[in-house]
Amino acid sequence: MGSPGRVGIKDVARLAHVSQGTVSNVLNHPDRVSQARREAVEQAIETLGFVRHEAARHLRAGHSSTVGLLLLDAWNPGFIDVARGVEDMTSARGLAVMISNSGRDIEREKTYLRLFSEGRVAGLIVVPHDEFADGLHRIRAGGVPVVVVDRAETGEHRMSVAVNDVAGGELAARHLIGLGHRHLAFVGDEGAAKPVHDRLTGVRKAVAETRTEANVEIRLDVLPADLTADAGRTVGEQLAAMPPGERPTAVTAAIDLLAFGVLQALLQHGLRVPEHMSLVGYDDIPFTRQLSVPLTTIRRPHYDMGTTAAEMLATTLSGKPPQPRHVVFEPELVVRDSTSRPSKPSRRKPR
Amino acid sequence: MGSPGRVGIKDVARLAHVSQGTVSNVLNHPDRVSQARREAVEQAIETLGFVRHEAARHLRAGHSSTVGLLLLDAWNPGFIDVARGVEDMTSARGLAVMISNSGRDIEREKTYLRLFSEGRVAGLIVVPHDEFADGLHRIRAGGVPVVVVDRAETGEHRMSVAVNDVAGGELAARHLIGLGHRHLAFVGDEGAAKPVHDRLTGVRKAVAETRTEANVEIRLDVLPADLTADAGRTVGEQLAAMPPGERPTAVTAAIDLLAFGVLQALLQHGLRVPEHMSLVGYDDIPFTRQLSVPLTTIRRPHYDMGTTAAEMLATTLSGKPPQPRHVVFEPELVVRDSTSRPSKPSRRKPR
DNA sequence: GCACACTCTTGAAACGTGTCAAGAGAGTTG
DNA sequence: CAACTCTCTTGACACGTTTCAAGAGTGTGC
Repeated sequence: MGSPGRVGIKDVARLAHVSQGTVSNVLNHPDRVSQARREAVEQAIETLGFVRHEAARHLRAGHSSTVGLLLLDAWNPGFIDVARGVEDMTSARGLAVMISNSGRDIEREKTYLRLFSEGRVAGLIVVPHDEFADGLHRIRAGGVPVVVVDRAETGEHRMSVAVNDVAGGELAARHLIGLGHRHLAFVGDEGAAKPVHDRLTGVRKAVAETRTEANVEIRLDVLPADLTADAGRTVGEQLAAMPPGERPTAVTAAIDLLAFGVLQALLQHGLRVPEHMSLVGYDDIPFTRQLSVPLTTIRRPHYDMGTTAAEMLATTLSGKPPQPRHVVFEPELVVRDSTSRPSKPSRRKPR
Repeated sequence: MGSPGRVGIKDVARLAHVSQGTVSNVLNHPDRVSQARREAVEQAIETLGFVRHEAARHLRAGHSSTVGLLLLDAWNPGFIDVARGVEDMTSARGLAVMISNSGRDIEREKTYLRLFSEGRVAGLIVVPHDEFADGLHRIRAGGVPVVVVDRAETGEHRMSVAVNDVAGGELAARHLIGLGHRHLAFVGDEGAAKPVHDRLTGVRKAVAETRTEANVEIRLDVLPADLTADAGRTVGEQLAAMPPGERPTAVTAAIDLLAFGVLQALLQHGLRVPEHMSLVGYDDIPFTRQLSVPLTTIRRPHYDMGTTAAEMLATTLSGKPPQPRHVVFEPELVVRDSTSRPSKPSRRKPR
C-alpha cells in the first residue's frame, strides 16, 4: 500500500497523534515511552509501512553503522572464507557488512576505497593490493579504524591479521626435502603480492639451511606465473616439455589454484603425480581434496582470519582497545596424495 | 592532515572565498563555474582533504546511487560468477554495488533486505530463497526496481533473468538415456529451491517421453540430499553400498558440488566412473574440469546472467523501460569423461 | 493545599549537502 | 547612456532523522 519510500517519521506521528520526538523514541529508546503511546506508534508504523531512512539517521549520527569489507580477489575461494568469517562475526555483533571486490584491479580498489570514505563507514577490513598505502593512510587519518588482512603490520595505531607465510614456504620445502627431493621448483610470480613473496622466501630459507646444516645442496628453480589455474596449466606444460634430467622432481605452487593447473597439465602429458613429480599447493581451499590427485598443501585458517579481523574491528568500535592488535596465524602442512619420495630417473627410467 | 571526516563543504567555501553553492556546483556541475573559481575550489578541496558526505547527498537527493546485490549463497562458485557479471556491468555504468550474502539463511535474507530498504538503494538484484515473496513485494511497492535472478517471473512490472532448468534436466537425462542407461538416479532435495525442482521435472519429463515415444521403460530413483559436497559424499556411499543389480547405472546431480561429493565417495569405494557408473553434474563451475574425472555437466551462463540482470537494472534506472523484461537462458550439455554407455552387469561382472 | 519528585512528551535545532530563484556584474546594442 | 542579455554567484531552504532542554501532567508527603 502507498509508497513506503515517501513515508516519514512525521506522517507516523500525525497518525498516532504524538510528536516526532516520541516516534523517534519508540524506535530508539522504547523504554522512555509509555506503553499506550508505544502501541499506537507501532500500529501507525505498521499501517503506513514506514521504513527508517538510513541516510538521515546516518547524517544525524555523523557515521554509519556499516562496516566495509574490501576484498582483493573474491574469486579465490580462500578469500571467500575470509568473508564468511567476517560476516558471521559481524552479524553476531549486530553490524552490517558491505562487501566489495577489487578483483586485483588497483583502480577499482581506489574507487571502492573512496566510496567507503564517502559513505563514512564505521570501520574497514581490507585485504589489500600492494602499493596502495596512500589510500589507506588517508582513510585512517580520518579516524576510521582499519584492519588489514593477509599483510603483517606493526604499530600501536594499526591492526592486522596475517599468516606466517615464510613458515608456510619452509614447511612445504622441508617436506619435499625430507622426502629426498634435491631439485625443487617454485611456481608463482616473485614480484607478486607480499604473501607470495614470503612463501618463496620461506622456500629459499629451507634450501639454504639444508645446505648449511646438512651440507646437502638443493637446486631451486623459480617459474614465474600469474595466480590463476590457467597460468598453472602453462607452467605444467613447460615442465612436461623438459628433458627428465633437467626437470625438477618436486614443485611448490604459490597458491592451490596454480597447483590445480599444473596438475592438470602434467597428467594430460602423461606424467604421473606423485610418481614422476611431487606437487605441493598452498591455502587448502575446499576443492583441494577433490582433485584427481588430492593435493598435499599448506593450510591457512581463512575463516578464522575473518572472524579475528571482524572481532578486532568490533572491539575497537565499541570503544575498547583490542588486545592484541596484530595476530599472525601459523600455517599447517596437510599431507595428501600428491607428494612422495622422488623416483630415481638415473637408475630406473620412467617410461 | 586534520580529520577529513569533519571537513564540510562550508569549510572549503570559506578557504576558497566563495559560497557553499559554488563549491557544490564545482562538484556537480563544473561547467557552471568560471575557471578561476573552480581552480580555487579544487585547490581548497585538496588542501583540506575534503571528502563528500554520501549520506547528506543521499538525503538531499532522496535516493542513493548504490545498487544492492543479495546473493543466496556466495559459497557456490556459480553465484560468484553472477556477482562478477553484475559488478563488471554496473561499474561500467558508473554504479556502485553493495553485495551481501544470505547463505541460504532466510532470516539473514530478511535482515539484509530491510537494510537495503532503509538504505534506499536505487535498485536491487536478488538471487532469492523461496518463500519470501512478501519482503520483495514490500520493497517493490516502495518503487525500487528489482531484478530477480535464477527464478523465472512474468508480468509487466517485474524483471527477471533465469535459466530454463527444465530443459537442463531434460538434456542431462536424454544424454544418459541416449547412451543406453535404463536406471537413473537424481541426487538432490525435491523440496529444495525452485531451480532444483525444475531440473528434476526435466529429468522426469525425459523419462516419461521416452516411455511414450520409444516405448522404453526407464527407472528413476530420487535420492534426497542437501546441496553440498558433503551431502554428495553420503549419497555416494549409499550408492556404493547397493547391490550391483539394484544400483542405478547413471546419476544426475542437482548441482556440481553434489556431484563432486558423489564422485569422491564412489572412487573411494572402488567404483569406477564412468565404467561402473555415469555421473552428470549441473552448473559447470570452474573446478568441474579439474576433478579426478572431468565431469559431464550442464552449463549455465552465470556470468552472462549477472551482466544481463545488471543491464536491465541500469536501463530501468536511467528511465527507459528495459527490453525485454524477462530473459531465460538455455543451458547447454558439456560432455566430458564422466559419462559413457553402461556396462552390462548381467553378462560381465564388474570386479 | 503547597512543594517536590518523578515520568512522559514536546518542539526546535542540527547534521552536510543540492537546488533554485534572485541578484550582481560585464558586455552589447541602439 | 539606458536598456537589455548573458554568465556566474549567492544565500536560504529542504531532505528525515536524533537529541535535548524545557514543559506538562500525575502522584506523594507534609
